[in-house]
Amino acid sequence: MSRDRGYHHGDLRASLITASFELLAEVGLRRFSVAAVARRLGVSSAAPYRHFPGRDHLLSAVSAAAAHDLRSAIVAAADRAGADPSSRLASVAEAYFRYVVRTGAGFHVIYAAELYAVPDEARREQTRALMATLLELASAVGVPSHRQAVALVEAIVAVAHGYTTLFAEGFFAQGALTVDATAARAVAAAEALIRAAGDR
Amino acid sequence: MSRDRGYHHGDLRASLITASFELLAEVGLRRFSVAAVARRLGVSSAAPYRHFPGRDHLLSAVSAAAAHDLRSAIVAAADRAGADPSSRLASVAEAYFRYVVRTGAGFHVIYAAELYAVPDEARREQTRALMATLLELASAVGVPSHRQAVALVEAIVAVAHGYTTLFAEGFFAQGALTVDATAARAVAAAEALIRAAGDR
DNA sequence: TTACCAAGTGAGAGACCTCTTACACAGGAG
DNA sequence: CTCCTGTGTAAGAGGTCTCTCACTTGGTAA
Repeated sequence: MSRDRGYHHGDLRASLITASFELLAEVGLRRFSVAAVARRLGVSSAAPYRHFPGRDHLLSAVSAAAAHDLRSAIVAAADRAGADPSSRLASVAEAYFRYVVRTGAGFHVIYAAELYAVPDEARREQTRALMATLLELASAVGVPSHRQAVALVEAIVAVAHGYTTLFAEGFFAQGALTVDATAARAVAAAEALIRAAGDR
Repeated sequence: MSRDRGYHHGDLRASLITASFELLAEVGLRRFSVAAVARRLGVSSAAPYRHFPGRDHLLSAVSAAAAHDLRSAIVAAADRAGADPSSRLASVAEAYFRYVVRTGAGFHVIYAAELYAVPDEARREQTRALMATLLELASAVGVPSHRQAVALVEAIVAVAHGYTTLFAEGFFAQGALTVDATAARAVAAAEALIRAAGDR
């Protein structure tokens, strides 16, 4: 991390992951490349391959880090939301939206289909923990069965992800909606889904 | 379209668009390339450039076609859904989901941010018509204001798109949910959002 | 001090892409 | 019949990417 680094970087592995987040936020998954990350860090394009066997393995590590950070953001948001289980669960939508707008690393990165081929225990563990946290928040609102808690999580994640994508792609009349306004919409939609799961 | 085509293809422009749909459905936007579309049609990689100035213009034409087809699918689904305005609007979620699963061309293609740089009146017209149709369906459920109809459309599109992405990326426990089951979930979520917009 | 090893480097192979250029062909208008 | 125009081709320039290979560097341990 030192500006006057010598021949050795010091902690390239971690730097690759954080630089990958920056790149994702700026250009999206579509234009993400290992070479660009290396350029950004001022190392040779071969350097990343000392730490990751290939592009997908780097992305898998990013996925694991994103799952971890997102989980933290969700836990923090839930705690800010107070004690009411519905508010806590609804806050997931806002946390997700803000996290992805900031980092570009949403469920399309965390659960990217192409990463399923990469064996990565760390990633699996982080996604498992993330899902467990979501399920916990959903169960707390008092749905009768585990299956319904899962379905509720999926619904909330879907709506949060949907608002996030539409925001990013400029669907909302070319930026007529601010980040805050869109976050509020996402939360309102999540609340509606939670209420619907309750009345049944 | 004739198998034994001679030197000239016949209707390459239209074929490029339909072949692009196939490619999108198979490999996704990330791996879409003009060269691959040309290969698929058995023409040289230069041929598409007789009809489109560049990759983005071809994608813009695909976007226009997708907006048109999606609108047709939505209208058809609404008519199948009967006369109840809420059912008609909710059917949008199912139509969207099924259309994108089938074609790979969803709002992330139709409203892709990178296409905003391409001047394409046909595309603008198709997206306008699509949005108008959606707004009509939303207005019919009796929301008090235009603004709220817009917000309701956005919410339904968001949830439909969210379910679609999660389904495509394998978020639902590696395919534990079928297409039909997921479509049903999307419709149920849309119904919840419509009900929430009504109680207010 | 030496010798080792993890983690860099530069060069480049091989693949693929977008897009350009010069040329070839076919069908229709004159 | 001839020429024009539209639409195809072959070839390739110029770019980027992933990943490999032989080599270098500098900190650590014997």
